[in-house]
Amino acid sequence: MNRNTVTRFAPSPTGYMHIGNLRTALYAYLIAKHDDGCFILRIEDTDRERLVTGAEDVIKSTMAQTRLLYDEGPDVGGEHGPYIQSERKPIYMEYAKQLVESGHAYYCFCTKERLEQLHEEDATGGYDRHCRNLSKEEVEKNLAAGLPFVIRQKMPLEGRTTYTDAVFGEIGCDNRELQDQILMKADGYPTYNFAHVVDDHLMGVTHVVRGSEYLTSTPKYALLYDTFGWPRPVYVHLPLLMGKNEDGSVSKLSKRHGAVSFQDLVADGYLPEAIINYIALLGWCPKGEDATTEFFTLEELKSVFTVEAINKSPAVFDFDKLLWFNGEYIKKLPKEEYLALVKPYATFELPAGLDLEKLLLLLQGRIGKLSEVAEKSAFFLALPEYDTSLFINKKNKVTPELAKEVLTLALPLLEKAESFDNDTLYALLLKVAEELGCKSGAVMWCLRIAVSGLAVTPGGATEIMEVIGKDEALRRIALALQK
RNA sequence: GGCCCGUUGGUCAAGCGGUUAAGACAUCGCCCUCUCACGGCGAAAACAUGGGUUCGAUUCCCGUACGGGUCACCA
Repeated sequence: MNRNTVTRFAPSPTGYMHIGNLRTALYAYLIAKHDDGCFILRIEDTDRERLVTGAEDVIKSTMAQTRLLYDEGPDVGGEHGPYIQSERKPIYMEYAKQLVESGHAYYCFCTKERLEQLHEEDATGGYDRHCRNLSKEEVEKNLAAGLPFVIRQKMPLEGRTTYTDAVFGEIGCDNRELQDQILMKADGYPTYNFAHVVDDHLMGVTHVVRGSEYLTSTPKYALLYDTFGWPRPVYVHLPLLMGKNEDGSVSKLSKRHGAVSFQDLVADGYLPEAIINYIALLGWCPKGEDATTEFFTLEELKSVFTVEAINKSPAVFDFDKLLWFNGEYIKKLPKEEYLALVKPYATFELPAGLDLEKLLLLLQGRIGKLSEVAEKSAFFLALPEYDTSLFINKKNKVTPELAKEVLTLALPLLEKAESFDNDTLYALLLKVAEELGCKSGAVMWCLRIAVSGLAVTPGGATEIMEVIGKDEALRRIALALQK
């Protein structure tokens, strides 16, 4: 590990990990680790009114589950701590005062009421810089009187500020568009605008990786670096993640698009590895020959990921594709691991004679997410109501009449079956087909309908019978004969 | 509204002046199969638009349209 490339993930503790945030964390991690650099976790909790208890744990556990391991952070320490902004409180005021002294910032005593009134008069005007030129005496007097204050950045009134973003290229804005933004709030805490700049510098962050919603406010931050005389970091702004609305339009991915937090997804039976793999591809694509490759482990991503290959345009989050990815990951899981993961989702009541593990294994190649085992196994637990018309299958030339014949013949044979495993049953039923002179598919079709009551099932007739066991299988076939 | 950004099939996307414009998901068809799934084969489906620049534009420049972001004592 070196400090030539240092990135950080700096979430505010909101109580859940939005999938867009997770992708930002992933990219920041990959950019650092591609160069064997340093990845930092920093908690930005300067908004004291929005504190959510336990939120920090959600962040930490998400990082642990996704293996986005940080080299420095609240619980692992590091030379640049503390890594929680509220614990760094004194630092910010110190730097803010330094800016006041150098003439790049000023005390502002305007009340919120005044600001609101200003906004009412002209909604697009912003702050009128009322306190920008208060005399030193006036400031001293107000301070001595204990008036509440904020500290604002003194923006240049003319000219233009530009910076080069690693993804979007040169971004600039006219200085007169810039507000004298608040650096220190009245409660003594810094704003994001100020705190992140101070921290990134102090922590040696070389690449600032964040969503593109910050694209247009970055000139203000660049200016802050300049006035402190600090070298500006490399800015890497990421394209937004969008969600598809019901009417077909798209907008920034949010809760109304469904389960969009990492925890929601995991609870629904998505594997962290699959989620990471999928979101890595949202806004980034490997270059050259790797462009057609879609499966990547975290380790592989570390080596192939480059900033140059990050896209500019927003990406729509596609639940269908995530589901497909997840299904592929589930399929590749070793049996034991799969069973351990899926068992918590098999919350249903288990009838006697039913082998849960066999059932779950049968489902392994046929589910997109773990939670699907419940719905897909319902018919194993209880035979659904069905109509004899289900027996009709034109491809195998099956009619309800033929079904009756097949079942009548099969029942006694099955009763005498010595073991009830897939191979034995299959061989047994082939005899029935032979005797009746029909295709094996026809026989299997009849049996499968009889034991499942469904046209589409995970597994064939004999596989199902093995799972539900001899007694239940015979019972269901006898039931079918009564129809 | 001002400023900023984006625009290749329904979605993710490759492409980086000359291509039959890849691939994946989803959709549809066929094959395999004890149904479904898996797997295999195949189909349909795209360069927003108008001007330039150029021998030649999906690719470069400008305008337009559409979409998005941002203008907080939130991050």
